Amino acid sequence: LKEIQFFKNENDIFAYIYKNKLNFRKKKDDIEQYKIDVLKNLITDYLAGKGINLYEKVNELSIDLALREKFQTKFSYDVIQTLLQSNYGDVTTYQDIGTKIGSKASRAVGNVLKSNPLPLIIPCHRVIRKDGNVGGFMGKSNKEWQQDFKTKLLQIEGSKRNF
DNA sequence: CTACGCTCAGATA
DNA sequence: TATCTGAGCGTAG
Repeated sequence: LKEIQFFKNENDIFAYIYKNKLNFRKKKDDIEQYKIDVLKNLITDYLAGKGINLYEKVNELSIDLALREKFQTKFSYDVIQTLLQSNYGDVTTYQDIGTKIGSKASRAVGNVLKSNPLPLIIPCHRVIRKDGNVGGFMGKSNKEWQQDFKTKLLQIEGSKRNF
């Protein structure tokens, strides 16, 4: 699985398809297609608040995330591994993640998460600022929309804090 | 080497 | 409380 993307509206979807020259006609074998269909349903269920642990499910489906290729430095790989150990509904902070891997670089942790190509599966929405603000999500443009999205994800998971 | 960021803690009003 | 400021440090270029 290469990446998961979210868009603000249809125009953004078309722009993305055009920009990356995506081709949906590429033929997939039955197993691949089956996994995609299942994952699609899982994500739908997840967004409906059914308590799905997506990372766990992806492993069960033997979908290869190629994390070593996506996160090549030790620091970024450690950040992701730490994050993947968090449970559904957990909330942690950038500083916590840093501390766990022996670094004070809370801001650098955010930099790694910014480039997360697998939101939802790699639950970067569970990482917020220590002062209680949600912090950023998926890059800097469309900031309000993305922060709203992050907040909604936390609400979907039923996080204990108020957002 | 430089610039930048999904940060943090401390200071100030 | 709200805003500002410098420290901090891994990454991309």
